[in-house]
Amino acid sequence: MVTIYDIAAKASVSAMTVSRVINNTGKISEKTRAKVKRVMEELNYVPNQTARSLVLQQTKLLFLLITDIMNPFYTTLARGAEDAAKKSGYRLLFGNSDESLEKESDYVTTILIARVDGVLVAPAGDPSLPHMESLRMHNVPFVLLDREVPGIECDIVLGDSKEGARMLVEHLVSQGHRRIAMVNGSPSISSARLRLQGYQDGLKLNDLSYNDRYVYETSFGPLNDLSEMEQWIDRMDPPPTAIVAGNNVLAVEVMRLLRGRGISVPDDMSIVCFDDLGPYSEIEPFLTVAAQQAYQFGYMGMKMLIERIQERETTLPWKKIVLPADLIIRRSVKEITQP
Amino acid sequence: MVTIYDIAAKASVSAMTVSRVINNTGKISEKTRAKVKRVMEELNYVPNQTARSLVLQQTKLLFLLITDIMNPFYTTLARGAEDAAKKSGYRLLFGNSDESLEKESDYVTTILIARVDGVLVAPAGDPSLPHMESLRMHNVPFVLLDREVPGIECDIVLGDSKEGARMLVEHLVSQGHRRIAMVNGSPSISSARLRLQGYQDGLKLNDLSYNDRYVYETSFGPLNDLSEMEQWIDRMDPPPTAIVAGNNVLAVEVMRLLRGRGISVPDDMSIVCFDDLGPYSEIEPFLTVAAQQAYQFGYMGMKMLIERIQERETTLPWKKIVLPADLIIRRSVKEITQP
DNA sequence: TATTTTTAGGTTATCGGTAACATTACTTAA
DNA sequence: TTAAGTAATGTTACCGATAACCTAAAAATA
Repeated sequence: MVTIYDIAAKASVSAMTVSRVINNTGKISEKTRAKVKRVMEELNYVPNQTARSLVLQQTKLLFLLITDIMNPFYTTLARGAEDAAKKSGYRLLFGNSDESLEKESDYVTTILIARVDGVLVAPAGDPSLPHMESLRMHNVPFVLLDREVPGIECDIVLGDSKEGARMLVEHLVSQGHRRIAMVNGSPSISSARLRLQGYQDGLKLNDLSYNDRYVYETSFGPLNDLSEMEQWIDRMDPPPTAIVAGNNVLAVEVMRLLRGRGISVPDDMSIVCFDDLGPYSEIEPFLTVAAQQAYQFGYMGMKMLIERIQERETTLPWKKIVLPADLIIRRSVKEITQP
Repeated sequence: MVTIYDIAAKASVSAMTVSRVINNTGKISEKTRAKVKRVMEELNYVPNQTARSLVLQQTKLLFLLITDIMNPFYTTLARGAEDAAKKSGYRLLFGNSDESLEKESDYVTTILIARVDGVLVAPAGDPSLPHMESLRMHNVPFVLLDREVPGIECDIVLGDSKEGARMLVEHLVSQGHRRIAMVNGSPSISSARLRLQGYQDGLKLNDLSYNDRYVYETSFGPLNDLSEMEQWIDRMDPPPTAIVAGNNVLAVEVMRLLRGRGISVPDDMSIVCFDDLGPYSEIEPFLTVAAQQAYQFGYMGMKMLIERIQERETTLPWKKIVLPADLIIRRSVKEITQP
């Protein structure tokens, strides 16, 4: 491996001079600089970031931990984060916790070992608290995405979940629906709780009563087993005419289940959900959604993180950004006239 | 930051003893081991991977470079790669070249700087050759995925593109189609070339003539501008009854275009393509596809890479794995009876 | 008991860079 | 002409870990 010393020897200068040329620091005569550069090219020199990180005590690596790599909300978010990171000269590592606390815990270890300069996390849920505390204890700056974790103070980018859910319900009501059910993520996730609240608010504002038999709480991730959801659907009597899904993945799961049972959407059941389906809503712009600004989640979160890292010394107040969701009306809701 | 020396001091042993405890090497009395471990826990010690990498000359980091992070083929592949990496105690970084040679070149630099132990690459195309040569020159083991790069010998995992395309054409023919067009990726990409050949083979086997006006070559990535494709569609006279798309993204783009022009699929036009749409084919299992074993691409590629790294000394012969594609028949092809 | 072997642990140098300080060679003003 | 200032470069120590070598004490063997 070519090192700074090989360059130094061949150019008949000291290693320090080479280092100065590489980093454009100190004073170097044009002649020396040219000579060193020529030798570096001749030998195809690439600086060893490992050695540099060791002495500089920074890796210029950031980490993005998401909960579902197949979910276009997160891949879009990842792109935003990546773009913002690159702009500031950081490189970005990804991790995928699959909504699992164990995997999340593994990644926190990885993060500490890799000595990354900062982390962007979509936490698995409230029980992620110890993981965040661990990052805090080890002095790793982090910014939360999409979900709050009660008990920890930090920078955070959130969507307006409550308002978005209310909007979805009100849209359904405007189309004549009165029996509206909800499939949601786990109540141990702050955004799921807020979406439930928004759903309840939407009902109340329209003088519809809330019935917890119409609510099914499961995981936001892909479901292996739909039988529980199936039982829930059967238990609702009278059946709802519409279902609000807490996110895009759940909407897809519900549709998969309904299709299996020969229930057609939107003719027999209307569906709306949080988050868009990325490029695949192009194929058939079907689902009516409360689209969150996924790219902005990543982009703004990353900018906050980098600012936090660069202002390590100063004690900035914690920042909180709340991004609104946009209602995109498509074809998954049927207008019904009162029976 | 807590270092091995802090532990050593507090446990009244040498740093080396601590290192031995951490790595389970050498001989250490149970008493000492327990004492050191206790101090490590007390101080929440996390080993500094940077320092370790410097001396061990390995980072235990691998890199996966894909060309489209929104494409479920690649996210599924990524998952396979991640699983295989984790099993062998490696961590995985991702990069996304967006089918762009410039971004790919950037990532190659990143890869060299980050001193990763090995790389899994889906190259942007034949012109990626210098990038691969650069990796080779710097002694970074790599495995290619999905696309060959003429001029470089290496381990590789490919799909059976020719056979898959032939299958798609034959399926269309079996449904009565005779005028079959193809939208494909750039001919500078090996898999695109093979898919074109497979398409031609499929036609020939059924005594259909090949007409290059029925073939449109563009990028495999998402298209910003559909106007060229639109002109192509208009130029075909008589118009085809079916289109074979070189991958899933192109299929989605074609459908987007057709929808915009009020042409309904499959009633007015049948569509088939390479690669499945991931979880989104659940929502409406619509597209008939030649599904590649995306997960296996990543999993097997990663296993080959790790073997290559671990057998660095031995000169293993280059390996080539070719994975077949499965025809999944859904609803995007209409059976037509001869007019 | 004396000698060899084994066990448990310590010392030192090193990985490839960079910060801080030191030195040399020119300029420039007095 | 000379002291002082500046520009250009070199020296040394260190970041945090580990490999290779070394040593003292205990255990095994003669």
